[in-house]
Amino acid sequence: MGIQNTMRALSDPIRREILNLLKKGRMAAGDIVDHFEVTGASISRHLSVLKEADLIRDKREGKFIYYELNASVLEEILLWIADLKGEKNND
Amino acid sequence: MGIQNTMRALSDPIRREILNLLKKGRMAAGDIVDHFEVTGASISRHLSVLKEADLIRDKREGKFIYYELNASVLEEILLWIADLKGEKNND
DNA sequence: AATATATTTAACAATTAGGTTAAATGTTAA
DNA sequence: TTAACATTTAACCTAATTGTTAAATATATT
Repeated sequence: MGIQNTMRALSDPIRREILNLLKKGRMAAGDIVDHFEVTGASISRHLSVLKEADLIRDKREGKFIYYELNASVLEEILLWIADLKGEKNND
Repeated sequence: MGIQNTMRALSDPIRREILNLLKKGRMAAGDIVDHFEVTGASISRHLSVLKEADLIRDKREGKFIYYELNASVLEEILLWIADLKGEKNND
């Protein structure tokens, strides 16, 4: 969904921490909430920002909604940074 | 300065575009301003955010203040992303 | 069907961010 | 020293972000 969405999603420390949690595998929303000191509603909106950026995917299973990391989106950022660092004075 | 400052600095499209301009070499503030449609004051604040994040450095030369890219800070982000993508299910 | 559980959505308040214009600062040149 | 130029800082406004509580939705259980 574009680098803007991705960067914006990554600009919040709670959202970055959520991604870190999901590194180890998928988690239900409630378990994610337990790792933070803000309300479930607040985390829920952070999750929706991450989802909009396609950094996570969700899947309902019964009462629970599981979230999992989709790190592939970060490729675009890696490219952007590589380009920036890459060729200096090359025009 | 921390990953938070860096991510926050990168989350704005104008600031990312400024970094792109500086990729080719250093530029005076006024020349940077000319590339955008917002006021000089606005760009000046963007520059200060980038400077706080240590993504750029400035040097006054007479009337002009030249800005140059400091891409080394991006290393931290590369590491963060690598870590996120890296080892899945490794605990 | 009623209740309990998991999660999201809505409505609102507080804070932060980004833009503008006007004033201030630093430097050069007349 | 005054004027002109380059840039930043201050004051202000509006919009976006983040958090809260309360209500809504979806599912499971009794």
